[in-house]
Amino acid sequence: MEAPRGGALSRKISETTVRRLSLYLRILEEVEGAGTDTISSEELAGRADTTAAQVRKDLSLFGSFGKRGLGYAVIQLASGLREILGLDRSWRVALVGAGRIGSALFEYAGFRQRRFDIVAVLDADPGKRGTRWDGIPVRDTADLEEVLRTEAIDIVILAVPAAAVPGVLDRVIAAGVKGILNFAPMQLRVPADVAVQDVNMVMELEALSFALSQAKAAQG
Amino acid sequence: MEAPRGGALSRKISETTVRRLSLYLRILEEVEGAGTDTISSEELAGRADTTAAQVRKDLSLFGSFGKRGLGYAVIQLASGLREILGLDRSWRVALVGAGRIGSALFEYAGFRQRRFDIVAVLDADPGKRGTRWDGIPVRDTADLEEVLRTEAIDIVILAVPAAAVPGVLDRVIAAGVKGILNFAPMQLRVPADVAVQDVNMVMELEALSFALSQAKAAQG
DNA sequence: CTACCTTTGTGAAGGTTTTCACAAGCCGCG
DNA sequence: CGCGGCTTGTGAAAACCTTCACAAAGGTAG
Repeated sequence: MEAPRGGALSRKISETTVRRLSLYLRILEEVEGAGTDTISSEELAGRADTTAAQVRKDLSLFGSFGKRGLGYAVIQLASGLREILGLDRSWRVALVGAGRIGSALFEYAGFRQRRFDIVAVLDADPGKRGTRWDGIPVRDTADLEEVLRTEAIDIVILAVPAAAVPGVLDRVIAAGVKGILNFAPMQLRVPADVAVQDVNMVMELEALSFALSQAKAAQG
Repeated sequence: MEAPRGGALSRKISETTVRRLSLYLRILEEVEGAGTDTISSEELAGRADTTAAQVRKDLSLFGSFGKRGLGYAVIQLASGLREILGLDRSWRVALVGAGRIGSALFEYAGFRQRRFDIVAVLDADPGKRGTRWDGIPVRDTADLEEVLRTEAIDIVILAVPAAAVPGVLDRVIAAGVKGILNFAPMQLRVPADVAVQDVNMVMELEALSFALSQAKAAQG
C-alpha cells in the first residue's frame, strides 16, 4: 500500500487536480481546527463542491490515504497533501514591483502562513529605495540578479507594469528562477522548465460578465 | 452563416473556453494597436499559446467570424468577442471591503478600461467612513442592501476578511446580485443562478510549489 | 474564366477527465 | 469469531475536450 506519494510521478497531474488538492488541504485545516479527526470523501467533496468519487480518484493518484469503512484521518491526510504539494518546506519569494498590488500582496498574511516567505522586495522607482517594508529594504530593480542570487530566491512575484515585464522577465529567467507568479495581463513566454501561474482579475471579471450575459439571454 | 452569436446558446460553454476567448480579445486589441487588420487562426494561436484548430473550434461555437483564405478581420472579431463576453456594455460594480486589496483593486486601471465601473465602495470600519476614493464616498457595510439597490449593482467584489464573508455573502445574495468576484480563501455556497469567480493567490503559489517540487523530484 | 494558393469551419478520431459501480477491507457488536 | 454496516480504491463507462484532416470557399494571377 501507499506506493507513489510525493516522489517523481509517472502520471502527469493536471492543473485542475492540483487546484483541488490545494482546496482539500485548506478544508482539512479548517475542520482540523473544529476538532474533527476523521473525514469521509463524501463530506470532503461536499465542502469542496465536487463529488466523492472525484476526491477519491484525486487522492488515489498519490497513494492510499484512507481507511475503508472509516474515511481519512484529517491530520495525516493534511500532512500527506502538504508533502505532495511541496508545502513541507518554506519557499523564498521575491516581490518585484512595490506598487499598489505589490504592497497589498506583501501585507497578505496567507502567504506567510503557508511558508511562502517574501524575503526581498524590488522596485524601479528611486523614490522607494531605502524605505523598509516590515524590516525588508526595498531594493533597486537594477540589482535584480544579485538579489535573486544572494537571497536564494525560489519564486518571483511579478507585480510590475506591463511595459516593464519583458525586460524583467528575461533577467529573472536568466538568473535561473523556475517559478513565477505573474500579475501582468500578458502571456509570458518562458522555457519549458519554468513554471508560470497567472493572476488576471480582468479575465475573472470577464468570465462573470459572460455568465451574467448568458443567464440574461437564456431567461429572456 | 453566422447563426448563433451572442444569444442564448444551446451548447454549454466551458470555463476554459471562456478564458481563451478573453485571451483572444486581449491579443486582438494588442495587434489592433500595432496596425494589423487581419489575423489567421495560426497567428492568434501562436500568441495565445494554443493551436490553430483550438482557436477555430472556440470561435465556431459562436458563429462564423473568418474569411477562408484570409483569416479574421481584427476589429470585427474583437467586436464579436466583446459581444459574446458581454463586454458591449458597462457593468456596475460594488467593492465591499476597503482594505489593502480593495484599495489596490480600486486603483487598477484595467477594470475601467473594460467598463467594469466601480461605483460604490463599502467598509465596516467606522474610521474609513466619510472618506472619498476618487470622489466615491466609502459607505458603511450596514447600508449594503440600500447601496446595492440604489446603485443598481451588477457585480460585487468581495474583499473582506474571511471571518466577515458569511454575513456579507448572505446579504449580497438576498439583495439579488448575480455575480461575485471573491478574494476570500473560502468556498462560497451560492444558489445556482449566482456566478462566482475566485481569485486565490495562495492556490496559485501552491500550484507553483507543486510544479517546482515535481521538477526537483524528476531531475534527481 | 481557370488554376492555384491559402485559410476557414467542421465532422471524426483521439485523448483526457469525470462519473459509475462494486469488490475489498475495516470496524463494532453480539 | 462471524456478521452487517460503512467507506475506500479502482477498473470500466460515459462525458467532455482537443487534435486531425479535409472539403468548401475566398483571393489572386495569368
